[in-house]
Amino acid sequence: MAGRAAVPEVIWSRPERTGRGPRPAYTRADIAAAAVRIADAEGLDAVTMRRVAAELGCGTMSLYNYVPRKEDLYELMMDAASGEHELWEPSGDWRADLIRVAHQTRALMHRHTWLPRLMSPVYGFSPNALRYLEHCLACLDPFEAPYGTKMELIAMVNGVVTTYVGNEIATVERTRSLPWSQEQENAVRIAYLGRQVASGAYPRLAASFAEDAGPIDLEGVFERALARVLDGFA
Amino acid sequence: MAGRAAVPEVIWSRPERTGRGPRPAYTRADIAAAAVRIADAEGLDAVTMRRVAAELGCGTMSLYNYVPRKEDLYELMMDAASGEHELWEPSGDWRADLIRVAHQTRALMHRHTWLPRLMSPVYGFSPNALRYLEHCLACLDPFEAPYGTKMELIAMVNGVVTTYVGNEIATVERTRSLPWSQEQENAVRIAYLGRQVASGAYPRLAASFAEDAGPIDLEGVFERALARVLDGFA
DNA sequence: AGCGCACTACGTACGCTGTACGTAACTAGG
DNA sequence: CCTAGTTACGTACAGCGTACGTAGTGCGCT
Repeated sequence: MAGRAAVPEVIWSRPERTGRGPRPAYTRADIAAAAVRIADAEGLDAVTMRRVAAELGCGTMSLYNYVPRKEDLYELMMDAASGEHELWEPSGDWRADLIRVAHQTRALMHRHTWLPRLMSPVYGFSPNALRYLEHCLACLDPFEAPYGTKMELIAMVNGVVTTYVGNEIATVERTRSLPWSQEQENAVRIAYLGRQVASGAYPRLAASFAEDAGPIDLEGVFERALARVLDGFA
Repeated sequence: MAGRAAVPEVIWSRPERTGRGPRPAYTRADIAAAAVRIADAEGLDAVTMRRVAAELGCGTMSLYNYVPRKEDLYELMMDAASGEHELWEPSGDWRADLIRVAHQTRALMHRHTWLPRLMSPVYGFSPNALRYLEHCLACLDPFEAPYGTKMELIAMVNGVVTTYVGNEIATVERTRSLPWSQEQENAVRIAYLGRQVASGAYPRLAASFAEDAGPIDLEGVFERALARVLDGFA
């Protein structure tokens, strides 16, 4: 009887090492790093139990000693990513600090493009996630409001950043493993969209397309969205 | 040579029926309805090609005549859901209209809890999605701004609604197919979180927990988030 | 009218996934 | 020292998306 748990477990609540038995060959950090390396290089879908085990150099099922379910592997990845947040001494200007946080998160997501897809409140309890949250709260010390409001503000900023960067990435990333290029896909979609719009059924949409346009400034869109969210709280 | 496409295709750009050959047994609407029925009743993960085919009463591979890839099945589902949006004559008060849109979207997502998970700009080109977008633009006719700004506003509102309702649902939905209950899972997580917070490493987080709390008013959180976003644009 | 071809239908099969289970080796605590 | 709890990992299974081949069907063209 190997005693596999029939009760929910947060991976962080079980000790990494109990003392009994042979010394484990890898640490959680090793495993997280391997998974992150794969996801960065080959996309999130390449992160399989077999692939991660191979990357570590052990048998597939050995991984299950460290990580009871695949979801927990994701949790390790998210924690490792959270750990990359640089934390600083708050400046006293909470608005500026929060903008800095958002930009850092955006950069982090561009470095690890699988992050938006995994982002979920479920992973908000890992050690590094808590540290990050505490840091956000520290930045908000000068913001006079109950903690409930501060939490709502942080959630809103994180949500908007995730949504926007997720969209930035999705349109680029989607065709990674497909047999055609990004440009081909876009061309087909735009051609179709043009046909629909030209049908006259969507006059305002047509007007919107006619309006200049020019290349979309992703950075600008992000910046404006962020500013509006912060304005909404002031 | 069955001529399977080696070039990207939006499913909407190929005709539902060409005229040649036997009359297809099902319409796209039939297929979408079957998939939606399954997803509503058993969750999105139960929507497999085999399961949908069985629901329709045909062989698995027959489905591929209608839907070249599983992703296109999702696209049909999203379009069917978009079609449930009720469209009305804009009132002239764009803020009120947008709030009404947001509430309707929220209700839609609570009716089809798989919606937030599938929400992606990729599915923004379906007929019903375009109709919905046109309606949002119509609501914004009284809002004096270039179309680019209107689009950013709509994207922001949709993004916030998706994020918030997604979170509302995720915490409830996650344990659907797990061997333990929602309450058990929450208890374990909260116990763990309490232990972490009590360690003293996260003073502000601890203060936040201490601060009254009371049961969280999800409706209120949603309402406030929405109001703040709209304020940010005014 | 009738030929031919594009289309529908669908069974079989392949490679991949997460992971349950059993076994052998190992080591710290009583 | 013994033994119970670990680690390590090979094998196996159910389920996934879907490539491919074949048989049957009926529209469009000659």
